[in-house]
Amino acid sequence: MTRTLKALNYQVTVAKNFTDIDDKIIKKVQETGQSLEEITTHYIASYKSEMRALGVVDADIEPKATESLGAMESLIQKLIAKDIAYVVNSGDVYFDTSKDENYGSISHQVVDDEENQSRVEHNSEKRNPKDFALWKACSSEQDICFETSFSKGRPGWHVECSAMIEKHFEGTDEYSIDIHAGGADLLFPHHENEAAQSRCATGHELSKYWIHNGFVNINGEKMSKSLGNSFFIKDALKVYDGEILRNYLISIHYRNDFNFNEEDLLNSKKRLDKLYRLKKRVTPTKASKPNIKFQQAIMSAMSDDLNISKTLAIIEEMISNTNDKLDENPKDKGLKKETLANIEFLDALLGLGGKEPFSYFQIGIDEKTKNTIEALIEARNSAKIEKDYEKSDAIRDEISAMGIEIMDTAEGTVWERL
RNA sequence: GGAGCCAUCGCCAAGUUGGUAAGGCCGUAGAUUGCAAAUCUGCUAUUCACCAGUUCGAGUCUGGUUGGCUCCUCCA
Repeated sequence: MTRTLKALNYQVTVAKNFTDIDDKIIKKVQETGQSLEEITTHYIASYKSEMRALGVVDADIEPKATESLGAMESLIQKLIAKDIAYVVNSGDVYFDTSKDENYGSISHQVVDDEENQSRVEHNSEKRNPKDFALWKACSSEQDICFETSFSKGRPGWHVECSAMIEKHFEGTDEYSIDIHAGGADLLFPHHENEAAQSRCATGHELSKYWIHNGFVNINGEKMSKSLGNSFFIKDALKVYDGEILRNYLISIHYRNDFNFNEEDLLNSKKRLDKLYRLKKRVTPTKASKPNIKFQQAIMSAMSDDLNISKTLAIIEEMISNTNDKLDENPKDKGLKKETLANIEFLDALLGLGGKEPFSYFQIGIDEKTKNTIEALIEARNSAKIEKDYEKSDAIRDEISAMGIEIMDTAEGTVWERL
């Protein structure tokens, strides 16, 4: 989405916040004796490196909850002053959902009686069952907590996000930010609560648009530790190149659930392979300007709620048209330059096709093996010239046993890793 | 129990305000090739879970049925 908006000439400021104060982190601090910062620095760094491997554009702003406590305190104070938030005896601060007329407008969840709740939480200190904690007073001296005017404690989850947004974005009279993204599972209560807090504290809406992405399932099942089917991006990155994973992950509309499985991944890799084979055919050359119709067709598809399927269909069409023309006229320099420009356009827009095409097909093969392969190909070509096909086929078998596929093209024999 | 999402070819998956089913994988028939691979071309859903309705016309709208999924407690 960021790349598409930028390609449409919007000025985009991307923020990703880290809620680096939470129960799990605090628990880990107590267990390991490491400082909170030591723990979060490690996870934030690995998150960033994985996102980069997947070709996700870096955020312009990366606020942390620990650096935004002042903003949280002032947001909560504003709400207390308006009697929309209230402090209870323990020192906890709750948001009174009944004070916000628009509560529920984002998730369409009705704020009603306890009977609608599957499991009713019994907290007599709350005014309404749907009220949520803005601030939690610390229970013991060992807890990680921060001093505020209302109590010593730590922020609730929802307020962390709202405060960081208010701190970094001035916004307009109507909205703080334009687009708020997140997983569909966060719609309620998290986004609803974020919106309510900001609306009540600032008098304007938090975000103009909310977008929610679907879930990732593994082979048709929800990813979970108890099912034993969970894995991390870093595990996948050990097996597959980041661009191949990106190509797969990007291939399904963001709002749909994503069913991760190896068969589909390999299928989508074949599509990327085709793009790179075309790039091989037009390399080396200098890129000119991308084809306008191609460019416009893709931008129009992406502008339509990021219609990636349509975009991929347009790319397929471009690839086969170009291959067709190159079959007819292999030396069409103008076409080669335009095609390379088309691929560069795709690299900027989708983060695909940016690698040197020959190396793309040789990812994970060391120099020594490469030399062996080259030598075998040379031997096979000599045998072919002598029309000793028995020998040349034997060599090809030997090469394919190494997991390498070779293809004889007009420009000579090239090889790819299977 | 409450709120919401989804169901299109063997598999993945598009489908704008209702107008007569994209694309990929697989399969298959060819062109090309010493043979392959790569590349190209043709073929592959009278039909969109099911039933009923609205309409000149529905995958697209309405009602219902069946099946699958998510959220509704803490935590982020």
